[in-house]
Amino acid sequence: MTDIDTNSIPERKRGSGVKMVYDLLRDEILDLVLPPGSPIDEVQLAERFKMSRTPIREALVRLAGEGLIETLPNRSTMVSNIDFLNLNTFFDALVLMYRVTTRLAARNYRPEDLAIIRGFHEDYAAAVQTRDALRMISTNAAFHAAIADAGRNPYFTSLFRRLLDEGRRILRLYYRSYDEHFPQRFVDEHAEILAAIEARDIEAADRLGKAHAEQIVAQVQKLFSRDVGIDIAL
Amino acid sequence: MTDIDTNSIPERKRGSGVKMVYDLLRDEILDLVLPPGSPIDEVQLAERFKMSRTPIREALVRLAGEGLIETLPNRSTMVSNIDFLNLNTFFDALVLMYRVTTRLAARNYRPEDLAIIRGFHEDYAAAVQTRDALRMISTNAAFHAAIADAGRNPYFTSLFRRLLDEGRRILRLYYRSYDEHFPQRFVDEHAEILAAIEARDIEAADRLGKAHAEQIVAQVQKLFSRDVGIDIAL
DNA sequence: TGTATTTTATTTGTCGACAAGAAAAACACA
DNA sequence: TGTGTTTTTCTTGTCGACAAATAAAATACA
Repeated sequence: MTDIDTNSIPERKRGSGVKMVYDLLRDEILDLVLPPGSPIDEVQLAERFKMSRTPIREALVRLAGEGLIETLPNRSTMVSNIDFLNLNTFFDALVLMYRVTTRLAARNYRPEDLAIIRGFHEDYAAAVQTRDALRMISTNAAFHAAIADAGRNPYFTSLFRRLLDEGRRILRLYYRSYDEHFPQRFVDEHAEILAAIEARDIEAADRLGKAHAEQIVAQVQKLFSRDVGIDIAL
Repeated sequence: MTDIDTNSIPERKRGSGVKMVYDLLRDEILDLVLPPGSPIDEVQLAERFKMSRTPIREALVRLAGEGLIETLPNRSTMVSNIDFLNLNTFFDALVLMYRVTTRLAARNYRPEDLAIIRGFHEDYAAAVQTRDALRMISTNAAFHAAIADAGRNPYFTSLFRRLLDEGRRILRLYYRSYDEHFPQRFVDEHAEILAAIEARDIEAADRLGKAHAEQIVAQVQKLFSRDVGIDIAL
């Protein structure tokens, strides 16, 4: 009874390994700690997490299902590339989903949703003030994901989450070294969107969501056209 | 050299097992051979396909990623339920994706896409004529998926495919025993949509896609309201 | 030196076995 | 007979090992 855990740290609960590996790899991919093209080695991960290859493999299958990694049969597996040549399809989908989710949130939100959204809004504002780029990116995504959740359409939400994930990678690419003016303007726009939702003004929410999305797209395109060589670098 | 495969059938190629199990289970789920709530037993599947549990498990993880099955930790795993209480969120997403994909197809299709779309169109027409309900359902989905492919936006396409999958299950529920009038009207509408796409008439494609989607939604809702007890049955 | 072929090495895909967790069954006790 | 506890059973999650497939290295040959 007394000598539980005599000499071992490895006490890890049963189903937790997969989720741990999945979450960590996902974050590392989205924050570009693992840039596109990075090789993913199963045995290396197994050693790093001190577990068998089986749970590692399951986490990788999930990541592959979301398109975050790519698997060549019988050969290597690596972090998915960012498709710069088809960025417009990404922007098209992003703008539409911004509109739809904001619109639905204005129609369907419940009181308890507002607190959550407002929380991320404040996190984002704080990140802008302290010029913490990584935090700006992730809290911005969390803010909009929370809005989508309030809209209560899981089909839209899941696509939107995937787009926000990809957006995190793209933004991270630009806000890496130069701490760009991730402008105060975005904070204000977030506040406007939040107000429109709270007022259940569906049309205004739609309009503001669209404008906000196009703002972001325009800025990314501006940054992108500035250094065109970046697609070669990856 | 001569005695390859002396006595064995089990010659199965290396990476093929997972895909085989995945494809088959997916079809059985979408055709309601495995109705919602059916238990999925790993060892049973392993025996059935004469392979280890490992590849079975990988196929199940993929299916779970697409929401087709649900896994209770440390306990059973079963075919996902159809959420009848939130059918409207499904219809919302479906109508929007019909519109978007048809619109994009009109804008972005290439000549070779038309042949593919037309092929499924004819398959569908043939299925309607022979009153083959199962075939109607699957070729209808294939027709619209082909249109989405021609639109060349993988984000929209992947969501739309998921919606069409779920649609297959819902339609299968109604066109099961009674060979309903899956009307000729749908064939005509398909032809109109195809013509609008070919003419690159984006607005017409959008309008026809929307009308077609709402037709289908209306019919499903009519069938659904007719037998309201069906949600209890599942 | 350059090319084709064989050998080695590395990584993935699959297997059988075992242990943990939860449900079901058996049991004890009133 | 009814309720709480223990035992059993069944399924999943994890492991270590092996075999297939491919890439890389080494070798043979011109």
